[in-house]
Order: sequence, then C-alpha cells, then structure tokens
Amino acid sequence: MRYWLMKTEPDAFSIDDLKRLKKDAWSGVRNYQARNFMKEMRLGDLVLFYHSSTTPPGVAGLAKVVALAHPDETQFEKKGKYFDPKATKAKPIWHCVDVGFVKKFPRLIPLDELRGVKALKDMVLLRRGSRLSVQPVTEKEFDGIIKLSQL
DNA sequence: GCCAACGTTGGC
DNA sequence: GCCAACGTTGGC
Repeated sequence: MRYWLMKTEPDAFSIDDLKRLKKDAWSGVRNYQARNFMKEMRLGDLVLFYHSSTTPPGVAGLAKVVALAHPDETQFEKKGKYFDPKATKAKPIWHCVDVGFVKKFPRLIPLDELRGVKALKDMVLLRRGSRLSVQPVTEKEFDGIIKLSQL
C-alpha cells in the first residue's frame, strides 16, 4: 500500500463534491510527472485530498484509489479545456485514476501547520516551489497527517 | 540539444 | 493581483 497527495482547487472540485459523487475520475492532469505517479497507483492506495488556492490551503480529507490509471477522456474533448490535439484514442497521452471518497477531516489541516511538524519536514508538498499536483507521501508523513486531523 | 520566451501553478 | 518557481515550446 502506498500513499499519495493530490491537489485540487475546491472551486473546481472539492472534498464535498467527492463525498456527493462517491467517486470520480481524476481527469485534467497535464503534467508528465503527475501522470506517471498516477500510473504507479494501485487499488486501495490512500490519497490525501489537498485544497489549493484557498485561505488557508491545506489537507481537507482522505480518498482512495478505486480504479487504476486509464485514458483521461478529457484529452479527446475538442471543445474542452483539457483537449490535447496530439492525443488519439489509439495512442492516448494522458491517464488518470478514479478516486473514491473515504472521509472529510473534522477540520482542514492548514499548510502552515504542516510546515511546523518535524515528521513532515521532507514532504514533497513543503519543498520550495513544489507545484506537483500528484505527489507520493511516505507512510510516516501519512501517519503524521492522520494524527493531526484528529487533534 | 540549447535556451529564451512563454504559460501555469499556487502561496501570499 | 503579484510573482517566484518551473515545465513546455519552438527557433536555431
């Protein structure tokens, strides 16, 4: 079992949206590194659900991988924001996993609070200039965040 | 294959 | 809205 963190702007898709839909495809990722991490995901992997561009930004809840990486349909939608003219059905470029709702944390854990926690000091999220929207998280980091969520 | 220009991310 | 960081594009 591995652990991950995935960022989203809650105006576009929030933990409450996932709760309502129960599960959804994590479409729209257009960064190769982030895509490659999704390809590594296995069923049941747990995902920290991160809200970005909010005041404050932070970890909002927990999701899990419910479908392995598959072609991201939005790359084929000509009128869509995520259309990629280089992609074909035979040779898709972008893939995404499906994530299922697990829980919304009783409180949002602000980014600023994560910075102060020793066990989290090496988190990808906290590295300077890390804009990666899909990131691996170590078990130690994951456990640390779960603990914080219960404070 | 270099690298300048450009676009995007995301905290502040 | 600003801007630092950094990925991508495209001319050469």
